[in-house]
Amino acid sequence: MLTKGVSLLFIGVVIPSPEDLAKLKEYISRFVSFNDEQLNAFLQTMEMKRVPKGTCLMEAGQVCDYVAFINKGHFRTFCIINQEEVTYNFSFEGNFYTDYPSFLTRQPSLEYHQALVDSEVLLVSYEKMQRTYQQMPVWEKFGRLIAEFILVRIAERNRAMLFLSPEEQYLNLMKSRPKVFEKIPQHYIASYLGIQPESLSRIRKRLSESKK
Amino acid sequence: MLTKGVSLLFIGVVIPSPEDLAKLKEYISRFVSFNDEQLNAFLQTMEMKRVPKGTCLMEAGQVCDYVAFINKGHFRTFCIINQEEVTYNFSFEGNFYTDYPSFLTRQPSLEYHQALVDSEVLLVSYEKMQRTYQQMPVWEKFGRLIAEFILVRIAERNRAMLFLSPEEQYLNLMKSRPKVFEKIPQHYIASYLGIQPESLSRIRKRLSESKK
DNA sequence: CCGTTTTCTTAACTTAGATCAATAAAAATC
DNA sequence: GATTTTTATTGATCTAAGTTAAGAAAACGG
Repeated sequence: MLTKGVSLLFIGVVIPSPEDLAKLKEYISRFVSFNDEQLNAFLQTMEMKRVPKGTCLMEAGQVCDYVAFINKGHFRTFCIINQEEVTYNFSFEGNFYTDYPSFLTRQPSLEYHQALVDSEVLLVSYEKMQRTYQQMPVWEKFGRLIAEFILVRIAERNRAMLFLSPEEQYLNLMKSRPKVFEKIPQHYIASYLGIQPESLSRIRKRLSESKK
Repeated sequence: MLTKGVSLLFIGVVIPSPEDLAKLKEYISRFVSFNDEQLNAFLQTMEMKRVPKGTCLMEAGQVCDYVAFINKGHFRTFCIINQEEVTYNFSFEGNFYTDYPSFLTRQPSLEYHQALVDSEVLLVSYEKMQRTYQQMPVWEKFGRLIAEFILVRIAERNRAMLFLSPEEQYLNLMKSRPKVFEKIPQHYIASYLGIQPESLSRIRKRLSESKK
């Protein structure tokens, strides 16, 4: 067995060690119960990859061919609309992420997945994921539960965008995802809220004045 | 076996006949292959219900306990925000719908599901759905595929709201869901786009003038 | 530690949509 | 088919966010 950190190729893919898989194991166990055999069948499909700060794990135009589990670091998902970057989401350590629409439909992605700090991810390819679904019912169930879990989160975002003003969304975000404010530059947050950095600045000013 | 249209109770629940299940069968077959035994195990869990125009299949405050397949008619999903109805979605004949967040998390729903014309739905309860998942792997897979399918649609809506102006969203909607414009009053569409009816009226005027 | 780059704030002005009010058009009801 | 109700349009005014531009603050890199 290879030891942690040994690079298979020059592109940063390594075989994960048991410690590398601990967080993922914990995450999965929140959704399904599994035995060692089942777990290993899934985990052995995974590759580990380092993603240096500022680089993209994926770029628009390609079909998103993996689901990533973030072992370390955090990411920003953005699209380019009229030559402007629009930040679509943030993803933190200990969570799965992918461009689900592209991954599922096999259509080219519109997204860029950019590491905001030096990061490390565990990757499963589409093909391996499908095979895993077929081989063991427990992973099929896991697939359903994950899809449902993410669906609920996206639906909540959806509602927030339709029902709340940018100011309300900002307050909402502070409550529901305080991590975002610890680690993410403010102009990305503005973009995530669908407004310009100047507007977020004004909203913050308005709020701090009304608090007095 | 009961014949079509026989009411079990006075609340409009009837046992569906084979013809009633034809559309649903066709819908399911787009996602998974199944044999008669598997199909019947699922279909026998379903109840049919008439929903008169203007009435709600569900109201906010209760946990959404069913998935509905619309056999006839169409629905509007709305929430009440600051004493105002905000239309969140439309659902048409031949599709599934539910308040997925409430159905999955077992938390009270925020939504109203209102029939816009006299309608007819096939219902599966949460409990029966979970049992069906456990009993036959094919339905577990179906559950995953449906969740993924809906997830992709919600994600697309999400992007539209973040990336497009109301005007662009309006044009988008005309292309992607022309049915909406055949059957839905304009002020509901405005609400769905996150704007006031007056604003949609102005957008339409602007567009018709720029076409000349 | 200093200079550069990135990020954030503020100001002046523009614009799209909100709000309020009135009316017109269409649909439903009797 | 006349009346009521619902739905759609238009105008005047207001407001929050966009845009452009400039400067301050913070983070970064050598």
